[in-house]
Amino acid sequence: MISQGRHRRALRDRWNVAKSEKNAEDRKVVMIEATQRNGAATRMRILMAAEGEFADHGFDGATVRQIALRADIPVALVNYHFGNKEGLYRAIFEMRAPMIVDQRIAGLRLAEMEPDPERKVEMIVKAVLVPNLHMRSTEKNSSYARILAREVSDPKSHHRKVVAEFFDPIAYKVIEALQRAMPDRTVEEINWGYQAMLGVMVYTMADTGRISRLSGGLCDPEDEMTTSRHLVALMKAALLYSRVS
Amino acid sequence: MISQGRHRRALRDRWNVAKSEKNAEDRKVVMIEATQRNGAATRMRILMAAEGEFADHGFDGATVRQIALRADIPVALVNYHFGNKEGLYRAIFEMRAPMIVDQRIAGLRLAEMEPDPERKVEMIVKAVLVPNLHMRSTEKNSSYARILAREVSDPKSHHRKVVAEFFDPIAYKVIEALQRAMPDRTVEEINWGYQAMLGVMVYTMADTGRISRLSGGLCDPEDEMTTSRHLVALMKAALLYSRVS
DNA sequence: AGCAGATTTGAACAAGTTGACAAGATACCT
DNA sequence: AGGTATCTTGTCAACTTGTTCAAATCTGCT
Repeated sequence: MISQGRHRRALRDRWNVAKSEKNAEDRKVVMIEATQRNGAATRMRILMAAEGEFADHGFDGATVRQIALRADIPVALVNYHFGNKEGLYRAIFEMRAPMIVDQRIAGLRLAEMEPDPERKVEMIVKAVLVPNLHMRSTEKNSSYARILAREVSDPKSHHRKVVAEFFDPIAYKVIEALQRAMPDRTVEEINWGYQAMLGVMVYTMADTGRISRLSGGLCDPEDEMTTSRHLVALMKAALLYSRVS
Repeated sequence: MISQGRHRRALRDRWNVAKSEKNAEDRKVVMIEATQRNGAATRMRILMAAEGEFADHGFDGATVRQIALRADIPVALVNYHFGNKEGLYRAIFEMRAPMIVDQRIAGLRLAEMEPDPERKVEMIVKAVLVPNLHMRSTEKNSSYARILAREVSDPKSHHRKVVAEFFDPIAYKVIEALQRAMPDRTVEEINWGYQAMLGVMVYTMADTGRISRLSGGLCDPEDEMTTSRHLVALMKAALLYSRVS
């Protein structure tokens, strides 16, 4: 009871020291997955397992024990490497978010160079949708896509901060790009258009089989190419040809 | 251990008897919220509290104790009235789903009578979106909207089967209506269009403030009228004017 | 009034949860 | 080779979880 606070602080300190100790860390990264005993390697094993469990059961549904079991390591290692359950959760975003954000920024840069307005809008739509849909269909990252989908419908404070922290900046960039591409539209129209795009994307990424079931197997989110073509076409039309009555 | 099965059956039987005992039930409904001791009234109190808790924390995140606390009743009453946690969860859908489904069916009937193809599509879109968006903006039902959003991104819901049971039938009706309204489109196009519509709807319903934040307060899902106009316009354009490359 | 059944209550249970720790094992540097 | 910091391990205690129980209380009917 009395010592709980002290113990927690001690652990947190040890952990932070380990994190900031860049020298040792970097040295080990080069030999990742080499020896049996390697902090960076087990860290990654835990992250992968956690990603799967969080995707399948949500933050509250997933248990640290199940994650440890899946990673085939003792439970205590999770707490050693990530402090606590929430630290582990954030670590997943710190690992994955840059991947998506960088791809989107690259896509936006390409779109900026396109002179034709219609093509430009199409390229912006692609810049937003394609990176995520690709991730969805990739075996290893499909779990992260489902975690992301859960986030948007979760009002919990610590969860919300994660989304805001990692994805709000790129969101503003996309909205600005849309405004430049369609200067005749009101700011409301642009914003609702962006939200619609996000909604379609998240819904597709999070799908757990309903799309395929309802379409009699005709539509399959796993089929990245076909999914992208249909969704891009839909959202391009929505952005370009919608008129608010 | 040994008696667990028998006890559970006994409880379930008692519960079913209480449910089918329409005479007693009906008599009590008239005096709902009247006396301190009233099965139907406490049932409703628990349902309301549960709706809020499930919306805020998800199925796993919500605890029966917190629900009981919110409803200001002892914990055991939850299990008495609904059998178990999942029974309580399903009861929420049994209460809310018919409301939505009926409104959609009515909307589809109206659309079916419209001769102009473009207007027909618009009316189908409205039949799908408006009932849910209206529910979202109603104070009392806003929690249910978030529960619904969680459910579609939760693979465990597959196990709970509640979405399929309550909403697949009406989904098929909508898809068929779209097919009749746009006979030149492929089945894939129709299906992806429907999924996009659902995605936009669910995303907007589940929103926890991000839409307003990103738009600088300009777009507000609480404003049912404006939200509907924008989303309907977007999805109408998406369905009517999209061309897969 | 009195009975029977429905409802409520507080307490308890078993299973499973997180986070903690001390002791052991390993790798790296001087 | 020895010291030091990093990493691993098995085990533990404190706490929550969903669910159940037996007894108390109320309601409507005969």
